[in-house]
Amino acid sequence: MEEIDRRIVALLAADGRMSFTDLAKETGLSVSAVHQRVRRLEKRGVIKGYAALVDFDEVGLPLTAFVSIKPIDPAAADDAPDRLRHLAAIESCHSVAGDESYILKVRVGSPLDLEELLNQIRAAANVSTRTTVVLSTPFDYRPPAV
Amino acid sequence: MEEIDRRIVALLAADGRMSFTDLAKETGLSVSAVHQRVRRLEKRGVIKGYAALVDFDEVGLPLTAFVSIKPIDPAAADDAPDRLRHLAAIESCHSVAGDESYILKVRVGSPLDLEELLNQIRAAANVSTRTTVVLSTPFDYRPPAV
DNA sequence: CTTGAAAAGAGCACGAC
DNA sequence: GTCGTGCTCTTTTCAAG
Repeated sequence: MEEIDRRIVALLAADGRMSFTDLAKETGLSVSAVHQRVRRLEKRGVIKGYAALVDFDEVGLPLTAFVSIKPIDPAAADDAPDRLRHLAAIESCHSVAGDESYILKVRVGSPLDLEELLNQIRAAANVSTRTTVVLSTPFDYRPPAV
Repeated sequence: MEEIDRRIVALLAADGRMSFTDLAKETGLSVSAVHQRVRRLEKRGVIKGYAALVDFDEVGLPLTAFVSIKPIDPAAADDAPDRLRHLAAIESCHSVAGDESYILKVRVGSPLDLEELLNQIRAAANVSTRTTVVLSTPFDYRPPAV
């Protein structure tokens, strides 16, 4: 991918609502040239979508945790992501190298909600869990330096 | 926060570029009412910003890892986040309960870049690191179910 | 990639509730 | 205080070169 596309991606990663007019100014291209490039980046999947960044404390989800999971039965088929996708409290699911098989990032409203979620995770995917509670997050969702 | 604001936040979390017109249709409000609510949500910090979601494989950052850090000198002042913020490869920094003090999520181009980054982290914050490499991510950045 | 025009949306003032 | 109307200006989209 070339220089101008990288610039566009970086700008939109930092401000997902930047207008095409501003993108054009920043890149020195015409508005419609920028427009075409953005559409192409979206179509190619370089830009997968746009999101508002939400303050989770303000929307009733003040408790974040990382949940590492390990299958109870190592011989069973590993379809944990499909079994967990319906749980909306799980923000992300990463397959990882190491002792455990996946790391999940979850958002809940209270310790009680976390307890219930962990039970749901264990039941849905037949896994054991190890949970690391987030106390505070100095920074998060920083845009990539493309 | 009340029902309609929650809807607006959820809609924008799922599609950060949704127009005010569409938000108005979805919420049953007028365009200007939606407009005012969004501006208020932004001002109050409920909506912290907007971002394009980028495919990191496509922009030369195919390697993701979680790096847990622990101070070498437990008596030293804990200003790790401030010492690490300048490293653009660190996407997020969470203070956590448990054996280690912070969990970082990092994005780099190659194993060699990861090695260099870990050295920079250790040097900048005087910490030991434990790294868990991400092999694949079944899902990520899912919008909160506000 | 650019230009230029049409369509759609954003921003703002004002009045109604 | 919140919400809706109507106006203007900006942004987005599309077609042609």
